[in-house]
Amino acid sequence: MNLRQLAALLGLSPTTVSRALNGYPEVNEDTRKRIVAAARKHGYAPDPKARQLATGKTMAIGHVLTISDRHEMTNPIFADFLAGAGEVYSNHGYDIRITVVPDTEEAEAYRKFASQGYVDGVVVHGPLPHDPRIALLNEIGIPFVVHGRTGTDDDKFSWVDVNNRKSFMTGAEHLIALGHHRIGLVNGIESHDFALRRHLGMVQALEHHGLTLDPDHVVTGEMTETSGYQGALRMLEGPNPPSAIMTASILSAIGVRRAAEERGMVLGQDLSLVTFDDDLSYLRNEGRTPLFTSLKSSVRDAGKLCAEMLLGLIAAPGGARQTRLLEAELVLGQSTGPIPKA
Amino acid sequence: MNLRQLAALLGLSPTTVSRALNGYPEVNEDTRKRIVAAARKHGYAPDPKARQLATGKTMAIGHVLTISDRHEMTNPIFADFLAGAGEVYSNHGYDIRITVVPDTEEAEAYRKFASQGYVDGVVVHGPLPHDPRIALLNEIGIPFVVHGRTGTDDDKFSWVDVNNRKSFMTGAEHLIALGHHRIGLVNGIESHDFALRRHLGMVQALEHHGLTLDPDHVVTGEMTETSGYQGALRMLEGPNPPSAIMTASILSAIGVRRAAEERGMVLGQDLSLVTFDDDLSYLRNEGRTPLFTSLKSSVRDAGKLCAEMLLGLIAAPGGARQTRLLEAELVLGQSTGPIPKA
DNA sequence: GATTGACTTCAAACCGCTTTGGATATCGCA
DNA sequence: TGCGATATCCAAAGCGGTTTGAAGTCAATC
Repeated sequence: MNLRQLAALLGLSPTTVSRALNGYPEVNEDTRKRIVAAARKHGYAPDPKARQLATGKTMAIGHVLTISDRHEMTNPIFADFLAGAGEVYSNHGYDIRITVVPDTEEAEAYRKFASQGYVDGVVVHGPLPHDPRIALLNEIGIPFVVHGRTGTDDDKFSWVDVNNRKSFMTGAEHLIALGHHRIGLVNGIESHDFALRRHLGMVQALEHHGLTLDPDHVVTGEMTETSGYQGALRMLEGPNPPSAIMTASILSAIGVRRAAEERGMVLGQDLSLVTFDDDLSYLRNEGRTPLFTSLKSSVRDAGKLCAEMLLGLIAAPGGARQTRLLEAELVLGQSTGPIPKA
Repeated sequence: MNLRQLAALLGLSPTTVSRALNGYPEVNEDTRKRIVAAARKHGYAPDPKARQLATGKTMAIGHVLTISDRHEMTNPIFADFLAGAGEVYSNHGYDIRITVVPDTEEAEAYRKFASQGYVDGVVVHGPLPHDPRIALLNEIGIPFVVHGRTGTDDDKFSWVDVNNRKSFMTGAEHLIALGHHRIGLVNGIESHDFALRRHLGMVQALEHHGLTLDPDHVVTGEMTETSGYQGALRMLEGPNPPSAIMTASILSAIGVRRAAEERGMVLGQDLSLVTFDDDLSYLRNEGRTPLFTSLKSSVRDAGKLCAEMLLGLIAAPGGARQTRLLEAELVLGQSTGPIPKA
């Protein structure tokens, strides 16, 4: 059943029926009721394809999911971010449109996706320093929000980010206050802005107390259990092992825990650990005293904020750039304690 | 730049230009080259919104992501599944359209999504026994593939599933061969078909050897580290603790591992563990001798197979129902060993 | 009684592409 | 030379909505 048929059935013009259903004022209330009733009765709903063409809006937000043939890693926070963002989209009648591409073709995917009218707005994930996607999207002129920052062009786009630098500073301060002087870092891949900032925050906290970050105590890589395990093992087996470690994700933290226990060390006693916690739904660090002391900031909430910001930009084209810096919360868990007596 | 403008520019009709670009035969090769060159030069690409209306196809596959206000859990395999499916979609020019809804409104979301022409096909995740979505989608008549089975209507739809029953049978057989008689189960939520089948497979293997599954040695719940930890703790602290445990996910296995180590037990020596492994990209159980003995079946591959099947159904409407049962591979790791001498 | 203006409704254009059903020109062959 | 077949191209009709501009009705105003 299409609009024309419904209109004919009611003895009205398509114009009036369309207006009635879309809530325009120039239609008699009795007529509107009659139309709405008939639409419900016959299960009429406007065809989104036709509506999209007529209005020019797709009612979809674009996300690009990259896959890499090198490490076959999909972004572990993707699903939680989508759940948060999607909830907001839904409440405003929007859906998510995702295109999956090899990371080598990402720019092309954005170009096609954004410039050809597949979506009304775009979210950029995992920004790099000097990220070419920013300039591309600005040139295309489509509304977009970046989850994270680039460190270089942060004044040229709207973004939502967690204060990575400060959170790792806070974590390091906490460890220093417990007496730790040698602290290791199991970081993410440092071509990503967030990893650089975390590294920086840690260095700043140490320097503030006249301490340094031993290059041998820094490991970077994908944030997996394995990398946490191997990184911790390398540090702990080294000549001058750290008494505390900071990790960039719960998974890395779990790996560090395994390395520690394999060596007979108990977290919070023989080795302290502070981790960043994205509060992923399938990886909750919860309980009265959580397993890990962490800096927590919900990715799902970040998704919600990104979505709200983006919908705002779409609703008010030409509006001002927006930014939002979230602070992670220090949550004390079982994995930190005073430095063990030598 | 739209089709009409490009046609005018070339002194041709829109018909000819459209046909040339879409590869139809009734256009002179020289003309086609001229058109293609002009299109490239002016950066012309057909508007997907218009094309969708004209062809009736959206070139998008629908996935519904549910969020639950009760446990706030998003499906942990969702991202990996999407990465696999999306890769196949991309190769055929399709995208993914996702709608996020509370699990209480899932049926309505499918109805709107599928019947109103938002997508050309749908994938159903996490089927339940007597899943109402099946009948709904069959009634609507949209092509769809289920990732998993319902256990009741499996002859009424196309599906891709892993042989959950057999994989847990294999795992239990492996443990029994090592001498284990008391084996525990940390399962997923048993309102899901896959969890029921896993439970069943384990019971069948035990019965085949005259053994039984102690109800006190069965724990069900969401497949998280915490639930694995708590489940294992409960069993190990019980009156008649198992010498081996099977878990439904790597995360649960990690939890079991923690419980064991807290009690001074070493996996593979004091306690054996076999887990199901979805081979999630951020949770790899790898290495020469992986941490856990597992039954491995890649969710990403399942996504690819689902996508191929669905695109096949879309390409050949009215074609036969298709099914695909995958076998999980037993991978020996460090977490299993002969039953310890009493 | 004519004019004004608010209230309703509608015909038709439009969004930009695909596709049907010719039309025209060319060609092979009897 | 004539005629059907072939190759090439086009006008126009969709696809199913939204939106513009106009028109008709009716009560209030002068």
